[in-house]
Parts: sequence; structure tokens; C-alpha cells
Amino acid sequence: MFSPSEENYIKAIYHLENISNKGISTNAIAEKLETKASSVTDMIKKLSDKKLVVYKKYQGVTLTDFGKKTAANIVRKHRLWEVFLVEKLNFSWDEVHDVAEQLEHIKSQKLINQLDVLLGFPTHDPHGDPIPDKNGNINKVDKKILSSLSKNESGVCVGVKDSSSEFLQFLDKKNITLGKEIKVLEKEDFDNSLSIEVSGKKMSISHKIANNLYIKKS
Amino acid sequence: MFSPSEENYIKAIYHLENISNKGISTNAIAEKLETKASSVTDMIKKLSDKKLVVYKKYQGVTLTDFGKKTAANIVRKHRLWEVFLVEKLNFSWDEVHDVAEQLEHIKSQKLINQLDVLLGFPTHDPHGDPIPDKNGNINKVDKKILSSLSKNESGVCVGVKDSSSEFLQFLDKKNITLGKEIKVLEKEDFDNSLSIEVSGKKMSISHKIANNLYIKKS
DNA sequence: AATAAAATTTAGACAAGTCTAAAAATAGAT
DNA sequence: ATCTATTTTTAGACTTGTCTAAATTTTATT
Repeated sequence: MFSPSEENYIKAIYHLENISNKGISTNAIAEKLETKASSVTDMIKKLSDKKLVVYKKYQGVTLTDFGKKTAANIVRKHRLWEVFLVEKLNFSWDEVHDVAEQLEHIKSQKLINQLDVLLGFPTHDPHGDPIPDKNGNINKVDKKILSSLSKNESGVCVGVKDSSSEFLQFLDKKNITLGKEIKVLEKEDFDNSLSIEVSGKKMSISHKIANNLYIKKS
Repeated sequence: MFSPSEENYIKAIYHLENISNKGISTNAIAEKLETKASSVTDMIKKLSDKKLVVYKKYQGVTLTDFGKKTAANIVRKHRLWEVFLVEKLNFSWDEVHDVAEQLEHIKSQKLINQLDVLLGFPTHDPHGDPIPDKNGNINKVDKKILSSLSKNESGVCVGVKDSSSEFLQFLDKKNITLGKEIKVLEKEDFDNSLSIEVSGKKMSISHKIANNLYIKKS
């Protein structure tokens, strides 16, 4: 089928498309994959030959329907493996990414189907991101960035934008986890920091933190 | 650490050493990995540079202690994954090999430790092969090839030599599985076929079959 | 609209892993 | 012990994926 490297490019383009709507630039892909623009150009040509992306020189790329489906499948695998690691192997949510990054390239339809069964058909990964179904369809929840809430608004934490170990460990320390109710008590104008209440506890969090937490308004 | 390709060579040499005791020839490795002798020579040099094997031109290779430990670890991962696939994901014993072949190259010590826990510290894989412990030590059982038993001797099926899908499916069809008691009723001289009894059922099996079944005498 | 800056592509190189064909070394047979 | 057959290694080439440096195209600025 596709090489791990090809799959990584497809996935990167897929993620970038979910943010921007426009054609994805060579540089954006290079940055995401921490590689050089020239390498991206080379790979894009290959993906284009394989009908995964539409590519016009200097115009960036967009995924074809086939490309989208392929990407969603890789994301599905990645997120199912993350659930497996947390639920069955006692990984914490900040440890799963690198391993899932490897596991997502394993080739076996049966493996992924059965994993889905074992895990009880989960709909979201440990970071709150939705798991695409077998057809690549994704259940988009309407969630808001915490920093966009106004004073006295509240909601449930349903996801993280940044899922780096550092950020997730910080959240653990503050006792902020998926499913927790968060209420905005105060918004400070001078540094955009927030005063919030979580599980009856008041705390202050910086704009950077508030900008990386997804909330579903209640 | 090591590339999947390097790991495959190490594993192949390890398996060959478990049969032959002597230095492993370039051709033997090439045949095992279905590759060309020239490719083997190239890789052997690399493995030698990395202190995994001892190599003298034209003299074949042997694993160093480090090589052996590395190999045992790969085998450990392979076999633990096989148990996982059968026990947790409902794979049958003839379906696990190719997937385990991929999974064994995943890099994560925690993953494999936790998998071991999840599976309850299994000692044998679905084909009856022993799973090396964390230090690479293996629990060798003294097992015999079924075809070496004499008339009226019996024992328990504890493993298979050939673990190809075809052979395993054949065994399924004949209802021969690990743990089954097998008694030799008759040995035919002219074709070396055996008349055996399994679970109260009499059947005749060819020499080829009897040559690929391991028995622990009871 | 011209030009400077930024983005993108091309050209050529390199590493890993593989192959074919030819050369060299070893083993086997008489 | 010599000659032949087999095994092994070398030399050179190819593929995938990457890189640097240079060339080209697009974009932004004035």
C-alpha cells in the first residue's frame, strides 16, 4: 500500500486541511513534518502520481477524496491505538503519542477491526479527539477554545489543542482532565490570563493555556 | 536503535543458530530472508560494525552476547504480540505471524512490559514456542518430534516446527491443537506414516506432518 | 509596474538497502 | 594435489527518502 513516510505526509496534509480550508503550502507541510521544503516537493509529486493529492506547481496541494479517506484511516488507527495504550496498557495521556505514531503504520485490517471491538468502539481518543469511523467519517463536536469564553460562562473540557507531553503533564498537575467542568470567573485584560474554577477549586491560568483547551458549552 | 531490516537479520541468525550450533552461512541467511547472498554480505558487515555479530570473510557469522540478547528481545516481542492477537483480538494461530512480524519492530520498552502484564506473563506463544524473559533467557522444554516416538508411546502436543498457515489450518481440521494428548498406534515402514489417536479419535498422518509436531512425553 | 522578499522547485548529492554480474575464495571429488 | 563446483564477496547500479544550494516563480511593497 503506502510507505510510512507517505502516510505521514498524507496525515500531515489532512490535519492542515482541517484548520485552513485552502490549499496546503509546501512550507506548512515542511514545518509540520520538520523536514525541508524540497523534500516535500519531491514527496508531493509521488502522492500526486498515486492520486492522493491534487497538485499544481507553486499552488500547494489538496487531498483527493481517496486521499481524505486514506488519511482518515491512518488517523483512526492512531487514535484507536492511543485508546488502547491508555485503557489497556496503563499509559498516561502524555505518553501515547510517539508509540501510536509507530503503531498507526501497521498493516492489517483485521487488527484494527478487532482492536475497535476490544476497546468497545470508542468515539474519542485520550485527548478528546474524535475517532473516524471505518468509512472515514468523523463526528465533529462543536467545541470552543476556553479563551473565547466570557466571564461567568462555563462548560466541560472536551479536548486539547496542544497535546505535547509538557502541556498534558501541566494539566494533570492542575487536575484538569477531560470531562471536568470549567467556569470562567474572571478575564484579566492586561495579560489575557483567566481565573477559573475547576472541581470547586479556583485557579489562574495563562492565555497560552486557555488557548489550548477545548470546551463544550453547557 | 536498529532498523527493522537489521532486526530481521539478527532474528534470522538467532533462529539459525538455534538449529545448527556452527557459524551461520551467508547462503543460509539469504534463504531464510528470501534475499540475495550479496545483500546478506552487505548487512553482515554493518551488523559486525555494530558488534552484533562476529564476522570473518567467507567464514559465516555468529551472534555476540549482545547480538543474542538483542535477538531474544525481538523474539520476545514477536511472541508476546502473537499471544495478544490470539488472546485479545481473536486471531487464529495461523493468522498471527505476518502481523507480529510488523509489530515486533515497534520501539517502546513500556509497551512491551505492559503487554506482558496485560497477557498475564505468558510463557509460550500460540504455536507453543517459549517466550524469552526480559533478560533474553529462554525456558527450553525437552520436546520430541512426533515422528521420533515409537509405537505405543504417547505425549502432549506442545509445539509446531512449521508454523505456516497451511500447516496450522491442516492441524485445525484434524483437531490437533496444543495440549492435546497424542498416542502412536502404529508406524508404517513403507511410507513412514503414523497411525495416531487424538481425543479418542484414530487417524493416519503422513511423515511430513509427524515431522513438524513437537511432543512432550508423558 | 518594478523590484525586493519569500516561497517553491530543480539539480545534484548522499545513505540505506537491495539487486545483477563478475571476481575471488573455499570445499569436494577424483 | 589438482581441478571443478559451490559459496561468498566485490563492484557498480537502482530505489526511496532525504538534504543543500541554486534557480525559478509568486507575493508583497512601494
